[in-house]
Amino acid sequence: MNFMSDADSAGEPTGSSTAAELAYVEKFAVLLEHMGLVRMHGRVLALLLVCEPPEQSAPDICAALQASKGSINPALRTLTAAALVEKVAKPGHRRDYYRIKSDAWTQIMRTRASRFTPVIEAADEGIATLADSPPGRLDRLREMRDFYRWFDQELPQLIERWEQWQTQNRANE
Amino acid sequence: MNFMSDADSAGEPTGSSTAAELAYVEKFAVLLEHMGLVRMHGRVLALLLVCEPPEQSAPDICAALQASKGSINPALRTLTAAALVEKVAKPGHRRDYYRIKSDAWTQIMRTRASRFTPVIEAADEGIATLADSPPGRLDRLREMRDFYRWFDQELPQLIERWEQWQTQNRANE
DNA sequence: CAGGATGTTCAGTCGATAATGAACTTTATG
DNA sequence: CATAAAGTTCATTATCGACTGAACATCCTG
Repeated sequence: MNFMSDADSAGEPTGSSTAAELAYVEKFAVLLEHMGLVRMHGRVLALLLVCEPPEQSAPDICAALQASKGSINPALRTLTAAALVEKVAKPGHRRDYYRIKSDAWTQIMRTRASRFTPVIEAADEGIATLADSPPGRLDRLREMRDFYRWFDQELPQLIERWEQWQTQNRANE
Repeated sequence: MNFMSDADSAGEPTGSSTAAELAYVEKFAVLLEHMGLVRMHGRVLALLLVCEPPEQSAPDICAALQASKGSINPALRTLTAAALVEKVAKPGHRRDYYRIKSDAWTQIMRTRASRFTPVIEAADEGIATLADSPPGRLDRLREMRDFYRWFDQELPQLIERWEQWQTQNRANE
């Protein structure tokens, strides 16, 4: 609650803490944008990462980010569809609340990896088409395909290793 | 040589093979664009992936992609700086030739991983700033930071494993 | 040394994309 | 049942970045 500008006071936010936090959210959003998320998705995710409490309603987010419903709503829809954010119901109050999922970051990684699949397929196609070409030409395609194929296979195992290590450590806590 | 339109013949390319190959390059370029490369970089890299011979001059590439020098030149500069493409000298003919590097794909992976470093740093900063906050709030930041920190550490080892496996298999060939 | 081709740089144009804000639908609550 | 808040959708606007094409610099070749 303390995040939003319910107090429509000055142009400059009143609480110093709030101002600093918003600047931090903005900074983080830029980093997420550089990681491939679209701008508004980065902003929302950054906010949900540091907000208190963790659950925020769409109007809350609109107010905090000073953005319109028309931009927040599709962003929340996409983030939810991508399994980075989840809808949670709160007993008493408004309708929909959103919260960042704890496995959002591994999920982003998995999604990024899935982008390689079409590349592998396209390479296979090219290799088939150019079957009767100079060997060097095919080698370039094969080299690429083999790497991504291998990576596509290894990454899930890597993430799984993280999750196991993670749960073990949480148990020790 | 067979790729470029030295013969400024018809609007539709003459050789059916060439037309198909250019279409393939364009398709591949889209995939690379989806993987995060800017459009023209994707096009150039896709061309260099399948062209014959592997070395192409800047004018060759301009002709093949039907793009201007002003766009190809910076693209080649960036791709070279990113170590995805290398300049090679050819004894007799023109000045600069470009060739895709064999480790381009692992290099892309490494570069992408390096984008996580600022995120880790920003998370550290946030954790320090919010030191006296509800524990759940810090947990969200810590969870993310720990994952990326761990991933940043594991990825180079993963790639190294690939390179070893690669060279071993090449020896067996 | 001169001509021509290659490489480099940059301002202007164009297209794409995301955010807005209003119109509309749905759902709680008094 | 009525009212108001929340959610959804969409046409319009604004902003950003890439591509062009021309002007300039540099380097081979005859």
